[in-house]
Amino acid sequence: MSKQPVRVRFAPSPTGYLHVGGARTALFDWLFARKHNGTFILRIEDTDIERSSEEMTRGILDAMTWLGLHWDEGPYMQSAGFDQHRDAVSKLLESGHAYHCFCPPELLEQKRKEAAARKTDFKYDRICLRLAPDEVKRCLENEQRAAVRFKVPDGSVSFEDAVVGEVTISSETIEDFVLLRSNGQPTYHVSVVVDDIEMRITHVIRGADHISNTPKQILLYRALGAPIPVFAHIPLILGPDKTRLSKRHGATSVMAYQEQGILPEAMRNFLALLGWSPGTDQEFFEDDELIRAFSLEGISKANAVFNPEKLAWFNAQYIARLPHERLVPYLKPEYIKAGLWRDSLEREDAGWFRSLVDLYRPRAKVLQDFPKLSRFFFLDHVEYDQAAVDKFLKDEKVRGYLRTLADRLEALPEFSHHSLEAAVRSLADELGVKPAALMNPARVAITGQAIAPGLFDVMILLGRDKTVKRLRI
RNA sequence: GUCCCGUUCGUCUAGCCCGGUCUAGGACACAGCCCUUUCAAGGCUGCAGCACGGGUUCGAAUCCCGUACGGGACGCCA
Repeated sequence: MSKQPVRVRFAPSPTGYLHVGGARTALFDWLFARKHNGTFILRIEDTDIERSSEEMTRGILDAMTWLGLHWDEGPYMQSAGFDQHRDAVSKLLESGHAYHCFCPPELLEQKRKEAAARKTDFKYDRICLRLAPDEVKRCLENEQRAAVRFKVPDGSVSFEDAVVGEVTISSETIEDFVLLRSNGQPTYHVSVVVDDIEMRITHVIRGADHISNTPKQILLYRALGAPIPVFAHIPLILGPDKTRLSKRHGATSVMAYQEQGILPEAMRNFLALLGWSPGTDQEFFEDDELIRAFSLEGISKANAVFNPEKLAWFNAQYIARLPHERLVPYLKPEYIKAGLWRDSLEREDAGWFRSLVDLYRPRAKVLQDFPKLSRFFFLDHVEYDQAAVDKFLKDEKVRGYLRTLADRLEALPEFSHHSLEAAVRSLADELGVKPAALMNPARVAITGQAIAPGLFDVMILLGRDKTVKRLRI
């Protein structure tokens, strides 16, 4: 099977948004496909019609697109294959791998409850397997509602999981699971297996929560006479309380992170390292590096706790080092939202904007920080932080210093970092104060805040006129 | 209750397959110091871990067994 071209699929069910766990599975699928020049297929498992919605499907597609996980085929809708799934069940019925079951679901439900009360487990008791053929026929003719169950053969099922290693499960513990509901709808197991066969999936890479489904599915592959793919079950992502990540743990939707100002690059890099390791100390990966380094062997067997702080760190790092051309498309919408955008920023003021962005790169944690922190550059009126004013601008003497400084700056032959620094320092010297005693108030006067990037950088970017004007308060 | 899987710093992990090179390496977070005009960024240092118990071996984080703990699955959900 390794000779076959690699085909992997990501198969989310549209009963919720794409959460970080699903996103990581998708990422691993995608990486594996790319690594082996294979095909990455997106298949929406919408067979649970009641709980599935088109809106969720849309959301999943959007999240995948945002993450940059482009699929080569699909999205296929699993529901489109109902007929095929049903055909497969018929074949299994004919070949004796499956049988009709007339047990009312309520009865089974009750038996399960009783078993639970007795602290034992209930496995379908095969009552209908013992039905004589003509009895079955009569029931069917009477239009009795019938489900179809798989006849689990004796023995045990084992498979070599690419992550976990050999897994063996005794047939004793597998019940005769339902293939076709009494309403004629195929169940999940049939649908996945038939679709995976149909789509010639070579590697099934999915969450570890599917590990106990795998023996059932392998049984189906065998009964249908189809080649069995390689299985790779990746460990789950847990919340801080070490239970499976869910809504309870706060933001788990991938798109929620987009809204928070996280870069897809950072998310991808972070997710890649959650449960997978290149075996080296490398932390930052461009896509092509990641594809090259990725392998199933590097996937860890143990569950991983989702650590938002590390994601935040990756984000800050990516903001700091992403090339300007790649960063601006993320920044523009944020400036628009903040009402600070003007088209000249990507035309005549592009150079200015670039310098401004560079000023905030090491300071921004999320994209929104850029407009938030650089706001004073864009407004005509300074929005003063009261605490900062109280601390640095209350003293009339200090305000006098700033006015003097304004005069000096106005008269400067050139408005450069060097000349500004010299001017400030010499004035401080003349006044017999520390440079900081001049700079801190100046910062508040110019930016309105006690916290800002380097004062001279700010002055230059703001321009001489505005700087001088703001110093005269 | 049954079955399956897992267990290295608080967290993500390297090392485990091919026992000695591990006084267990890196990263996040945290603390301190340096740089410094504020804030960040950056640099340096520190804190902190092989779940436990047996075995095998000259030697075990690494191999074997058991225990504990954690997770997952047991549906006419996917």
